[in-house]
Amino acid sequence: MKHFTTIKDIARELNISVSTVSRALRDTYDVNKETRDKVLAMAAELNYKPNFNATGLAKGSSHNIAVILPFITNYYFSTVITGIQEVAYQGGYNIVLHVTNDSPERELSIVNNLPITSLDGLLVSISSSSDACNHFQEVMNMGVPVVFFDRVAANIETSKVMQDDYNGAFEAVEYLISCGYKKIAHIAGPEGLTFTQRRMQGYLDALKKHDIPVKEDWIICSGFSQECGESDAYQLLECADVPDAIFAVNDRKAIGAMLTLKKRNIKIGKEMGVMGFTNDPASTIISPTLTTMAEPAFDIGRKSCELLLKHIAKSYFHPEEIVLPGRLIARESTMR
Amino acid sequence: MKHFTTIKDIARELNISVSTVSRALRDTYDVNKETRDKVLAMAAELNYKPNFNATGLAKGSSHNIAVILPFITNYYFSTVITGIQEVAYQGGYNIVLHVTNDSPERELSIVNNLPITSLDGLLVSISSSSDACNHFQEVMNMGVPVVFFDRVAANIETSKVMQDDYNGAFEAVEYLISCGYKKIAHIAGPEGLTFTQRRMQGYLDALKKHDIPVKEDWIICSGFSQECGESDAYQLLECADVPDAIFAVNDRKAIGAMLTLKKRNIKIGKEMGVMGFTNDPASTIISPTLTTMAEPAFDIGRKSCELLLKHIAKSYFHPEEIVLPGRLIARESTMR
DNA sequence: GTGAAAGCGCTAACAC
DNA sequence: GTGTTAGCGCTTTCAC
Repeated sequence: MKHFTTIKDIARELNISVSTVSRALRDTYDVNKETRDKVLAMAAELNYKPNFNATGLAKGSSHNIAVILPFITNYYFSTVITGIQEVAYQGGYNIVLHVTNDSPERELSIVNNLPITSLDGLLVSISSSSDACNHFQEVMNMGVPVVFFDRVAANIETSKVMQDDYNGAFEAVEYLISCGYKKIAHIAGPEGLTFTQRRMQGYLDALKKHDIPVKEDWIICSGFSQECGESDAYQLLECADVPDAIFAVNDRKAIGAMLTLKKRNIKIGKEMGVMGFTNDPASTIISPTLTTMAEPAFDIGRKSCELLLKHIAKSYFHPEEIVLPGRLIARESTMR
Repeated sequence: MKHFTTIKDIARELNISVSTVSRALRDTYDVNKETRDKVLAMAAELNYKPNFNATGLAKGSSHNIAVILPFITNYYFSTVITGIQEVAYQGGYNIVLHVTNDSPERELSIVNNLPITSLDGLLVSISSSSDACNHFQEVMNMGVPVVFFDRVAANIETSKVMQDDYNGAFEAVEYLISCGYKKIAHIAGPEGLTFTQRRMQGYLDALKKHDIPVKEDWIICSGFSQECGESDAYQLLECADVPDAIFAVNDRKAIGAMLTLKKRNIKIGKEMGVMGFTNDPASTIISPTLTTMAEPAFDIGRKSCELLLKHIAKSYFHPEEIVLPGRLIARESTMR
């Protein structure tokens, strides 16, 4: 069982050599049009499917790219993957998915056990606390290109694709200020992640520009989940001086915070402004709807895959860093 | 560049034959313990990584399984994938992701272009209107096992994993009845999809059991999106006799319907009950929170992957149909 | 217990 | 323009 048609079968059937078949199938070199047509016809008739293992082995390249990321069960990442898929599919590449659950150990184990020899490249978004990214450097040293997206490794020189975290945050905070909020807190992501730091910096610089002093108590670093947002908000409400607006590192935390505010019967918008980052569909489901900085998730997926394919195509491709702008979407959570 | 350590390198280094290295590495046949240890040590030292293309070619099996599904950008499917990943990862399998965007053409094209020769099996959830599932039958005929989950192909004999759509719907509708709702509408999914039909049947039978006559106007079939839920609800509100409860085929449609009701200032729960199916996280974000039949998405992923691995392991594995129960979660949208 | 050699399906010189 | 042949890295008889 499980015998597939091979080029040998086609060759035998047509009384020609395998190399001619191979050439005809790939439409390369000069093959007599007649011969090629015959081959193609026979291939179709026998329902020939190329064996990627064999091709990969012979050419030293599979058509697989690995995607390694923390989660897929959220809007942002699943949309990025869809974008990646789109480009990969066009280019005839398969994407092999690896989910780290945001665990550095798991990430390390995945990378170390990667079938690196049958992988043309890697697309990765690192897990929260994997400060040590040597494992990716090693992969690159072996000649397998890596492109980072969203959560990028700061000290590895390769192409990276991300949203404009700094300016997005800056703009977001300026918007809150323009709405009249004066005591703006920031519930941030885990420390150590580049994009988290950038959003933080955008927040800080926006305050600075408008001569608003920074209050340590109003900056809380924790996880990315909705639950973290809820508890961060509780913590803010405990402050001696309670803020009048919250800028969250992402929508899920913003939503968590809103849930807390609603429980405490604090009027969102009027008494306390809330601003997110992502444009998760949930931001239009919650009431009041959430003002947010929309991230170009789909394009980040597309772009990073396009870059990876370029790296794969030419080994000397010069690394590029692409920064995609966000888009502020004003909704009810910042209406006073 | 891009030379990886091969078993040949190890053999040369140790002055033994490649076959011995191969045997030692796989810990099979009788290999002298000493020899094996030496091989293992050398493999580690040279950072040896097996070449899956070569293994696959020689053994006639890769370690890849393809996952084909309509979308990944929603809670249900992304959770299923996470479950699949979990099991695949344990078993040393890679998952190759294919997204059909719920387009039958795309699905067909994906399946026809599948690197079937370097795939050990398929895990699939069919697209809405792919009534013709011959392409999957063909794959199976070629000796590649296929397991369906959630959206299963009715007329293909192989293992299938799904939630208990019929009883879930039945129970959901009985619950609505027990809450005192008497005029229960159903906003359903596209016709022709098995699980949609089953939920519909559960709805019909529950009404029947309680001697509630079925009203054609109160049953609307459309897409799965939130937008469809919104417009379905508008349509229901147009009915001469407006229903007092809506049972939606999934949470997204239920949420869409709620948005419509809110726009029309209809008190959800009190004036009109709403019940969903899935337990999407959004169901706790919306206000009032949404009563729903929780689906065991993660377990569906796990189970279907486990079954597929069994099919792969033995070609004569007898097909199993696994039906996982749901769990009713009562929330505010059904409180009168 | 280990080695030699053939072969998995395909590609790529190298001949002709 | 086409055929011959070696080889990609690994597994697996078949000897010894």
